Amino acid sequence: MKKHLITTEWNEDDFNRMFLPGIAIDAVIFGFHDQRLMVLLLQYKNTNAFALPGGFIMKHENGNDAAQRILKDRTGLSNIYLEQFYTFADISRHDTSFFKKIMKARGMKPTKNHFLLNRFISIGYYALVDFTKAVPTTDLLADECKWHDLKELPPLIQDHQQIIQKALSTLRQDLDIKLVGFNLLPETFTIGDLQNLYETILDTKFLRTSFQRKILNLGILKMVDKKMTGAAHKAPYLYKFSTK
Amino acid sequence: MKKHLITTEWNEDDFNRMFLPGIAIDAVIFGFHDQRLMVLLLQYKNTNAFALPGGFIMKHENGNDAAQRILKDRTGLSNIYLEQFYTFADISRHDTSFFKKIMKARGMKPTKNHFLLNRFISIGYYALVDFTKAVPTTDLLADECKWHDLKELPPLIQDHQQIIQKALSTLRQDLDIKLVGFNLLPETFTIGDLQNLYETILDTKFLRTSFQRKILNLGILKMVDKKMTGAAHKAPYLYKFSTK
DNA sequence: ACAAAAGTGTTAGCCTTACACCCATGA
DNA sequence: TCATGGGTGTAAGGCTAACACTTTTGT
Repeated sequence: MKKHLITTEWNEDDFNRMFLPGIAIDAVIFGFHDQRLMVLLLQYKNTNAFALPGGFIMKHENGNDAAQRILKDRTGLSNIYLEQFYTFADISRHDTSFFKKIMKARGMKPTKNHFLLNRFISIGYYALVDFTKAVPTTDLLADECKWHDLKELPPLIQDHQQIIQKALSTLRQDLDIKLVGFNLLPETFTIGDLQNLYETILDTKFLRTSFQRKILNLGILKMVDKKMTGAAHKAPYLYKFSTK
Repeated sequence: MKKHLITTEWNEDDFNRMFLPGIAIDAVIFGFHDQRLMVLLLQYKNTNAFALPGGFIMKHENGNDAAQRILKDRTGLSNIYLEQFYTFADISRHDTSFFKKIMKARGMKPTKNHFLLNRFISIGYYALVDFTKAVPTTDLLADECKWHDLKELPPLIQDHQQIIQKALSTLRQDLDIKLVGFNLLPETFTIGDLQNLYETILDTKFLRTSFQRKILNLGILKMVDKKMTGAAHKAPYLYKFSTK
């Protein structure tokens, strides 16, 4: 049976045999819920530190495939919208205190040249997932894997705060050009939902009427059906993203 | 005396001691000359293969600093406009035939696990330089370092063709947003020069009068002086990029 | 009926396109 | 003076901001 997840049973040789050394992948997984932009974070056992989900590239594996694998492991989803946005390669990233703590707590030996304690560069990917479909899944080193409001992030290890910041600014740039926002919504949604999403991500307000026309004039939405929310107002139309 | 360039005297241990393994930097250095967008390429001795200038990250060096160092080595210029655009991490990149050929020709032993023959991921940077100021400089492994017309590229090693393509498409996106085009021109230039540059990079034509107004309305150009070309027409104004 | 949110119509302003016209210079 | 390219003026069209108005639903 293949070991797909990092387990506490792994020793130094396992890492060295399986993965490219010195190269990590960090994933900023965005979800949208309750008018808030959320990020998936891991909390490690016996620490107060939170971290982005990440992993390594197997010796026979493409970088992008590794990113998809990591995302599948943490969310259960395949074919996720994924975008590589930056590679972080400063020496100041090289902070081993966190990994040492974890390794000790897990009974792994922090030997001097251990795979995990070397300098790493990290390839940053951001992912957009349907919050209602993703199932946050812990790995064996972590305590929990949970959504966090982007506006109320806990303390993060290493440079993960900056990685999230850069992911967000890339997402903001891509939002209008690549029209990626739909990946954060369920299959059908109202224009109001979409406007909330845009306003949250870009941290601005749009005029309702102008936004509606702008989006519909793009010609990429298909009307699906009426929504009967039971709310005390006119039921909005539901739309679907149309690739055509 | 520090060894700043890769020399033929280096042995395997030198590489392993100095550089991060498995991580390369490739630089797509753009220049503009004679209405053409040019790229700096190295040709290696005793081969027909051309390659992008590149290098490795020293163990105590930031990734971005390594890129600046590589650019300084190939162009003589410091403080170059530099932008990281993508990290290439496919397995299919791992093509050792080229390096083996060079190493043999240079009298280096292509041992099985030689630093240069392992799988590499490559961090791609693009640079914009003033063609009139850059001094293409060969390294010791290469035969020559020369500008090549982007439209008439020679055969390139590995995936360097795709790297250039991705650099170009990123440059095209950045051109309007980040207003980086000025880095390709001398300190002072005419609107006509700038229009030629834009038309070449984006491979489109603009209306002369509209382009003029669009650029000037950005408020980032400062008029400097009259140009006396000696050409048989009205002398155009010279402009300077104004950071303010 | 009324409040609340969705949808549509209309006008003004801005930017770009398109083209006409004037300006300066050297042959 | 004439050809050539640079600079400005002006009108049409498209997009967005702003706001008024209508439509639909549950209380």
